[in-house]
Amino acid sequence: MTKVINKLNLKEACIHAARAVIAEQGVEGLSMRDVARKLAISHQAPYRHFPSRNHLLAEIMRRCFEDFADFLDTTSKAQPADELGAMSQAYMQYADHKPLEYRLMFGTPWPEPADHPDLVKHAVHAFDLLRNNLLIRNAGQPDAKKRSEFQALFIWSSLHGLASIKHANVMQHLVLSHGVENQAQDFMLEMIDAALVSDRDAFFERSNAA
Amino acid sequence: MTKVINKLNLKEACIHAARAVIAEQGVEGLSMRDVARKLAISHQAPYRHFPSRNHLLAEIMRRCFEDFADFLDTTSKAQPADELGAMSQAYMQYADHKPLEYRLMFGTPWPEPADHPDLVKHAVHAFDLLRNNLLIRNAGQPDAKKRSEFQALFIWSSLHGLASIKHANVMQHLVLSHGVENQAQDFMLEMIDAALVSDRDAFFERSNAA
DNA sequence: ATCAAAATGTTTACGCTGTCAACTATTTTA
DNA sequence: TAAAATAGTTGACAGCGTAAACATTTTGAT
Repeated sequence: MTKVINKLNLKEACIHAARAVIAEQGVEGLSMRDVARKLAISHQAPYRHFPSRNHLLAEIMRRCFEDFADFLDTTSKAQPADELGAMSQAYMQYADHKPLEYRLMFGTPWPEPADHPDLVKHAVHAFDLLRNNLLIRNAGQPDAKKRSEFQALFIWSSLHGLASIKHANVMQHLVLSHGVENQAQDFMLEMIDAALVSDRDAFFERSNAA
Repeated sequence: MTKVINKLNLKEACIHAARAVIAEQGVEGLSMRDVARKLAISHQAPYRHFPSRNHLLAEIMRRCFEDFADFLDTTSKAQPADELGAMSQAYMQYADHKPLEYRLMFGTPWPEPADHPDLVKHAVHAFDLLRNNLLIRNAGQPDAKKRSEFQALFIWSSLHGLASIKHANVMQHLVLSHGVENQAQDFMLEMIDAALVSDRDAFFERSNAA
């Protein structure tokens, strides 16, 4: 089965094999030679399709962002009553269910962006889903664009912060009260909501003055 | 000068040299052999003081957490009127001014916690500063302990999320409106405040019922 | 159909890494 | 002072990314 993929399209096979290695050993454990071994080809063959390990990694990351954005988009659109809340939940759900992919996108040192413009493009697109959602929500308000960007950064920061703390498995060392670890996410989402509905007009006026 | 440190205490010298390498090449670029070269000793000498590269790294991380907690503590206590706000600002300030240390603590895959209990202890202590601060603030409220933990996780997540987004240098690709990147942190701190003063009693009641 | 060019894959080689093992020199202790 | 612990050196090994040279296969133009 792997052989079929192999012969037909070694590039795809490399990506497939690389993701398998990442699943087994983590990103740090991924080596080009692992990929080659897994496909029973010479250790240099992958270099015909990826100029470097970083390029292979960047392509995988790019696809992750594609999947991720798709998931955010379809999940939120399926809940028209509260698209924004649904998107936040989808964000955390993705981080939970696809920890390797999430870690790859947001927890791995990025390769030089200039060398991987497509990666950047797809990552920005994921952010734009959030930004655009807020833009609609803020329609009619003064400085709708700015508001949306501030809010998007706030939401993204909060969600990413919690996801990354979860992934670090550090909560278990904090000796938290019963239920706190499990309910932290729900609390977070409520806090984000509460912050969003609060009146920040004064801030935006000050911001424009600056 | 390095030589003096060297002869007197090679262990300290290794840590010193390792931090220099990290400053030059990043954590990923740190090698035991770099450390040895920098001190003009054999490539195995550092192993007399650190069982492995991870142990050296863990010791550096531990000290970073120590510094970090100290900074949070003294900075916040210097502003008795708003200890919590001061601590949040101190958090972001530390992330800004000591990006390498921050990255080391929060952006690097941690070594196996079981092998480095002291690292965990110091990291938890930093979190406890935040938790205790909130505990005082919540004194008198029902479920003060739980409230404080939920809130501490929320604040930590938000701050860490923003800090980590800043460190990823990704904002420059988002084509944000003028001023947004620079003011994102102030906005964030306002949002955290707004969320904290919001009434979440219903949540805590539900939490206890669960 | 032929033949040059491009693509794909292999082999070999280099310098780098972490770390194990054996050896030596120094310092501490009994 | 002899023995033991400590500190440092040298050499080796397997693994890594990847450059270079080579062989083969596929493709495109005549």
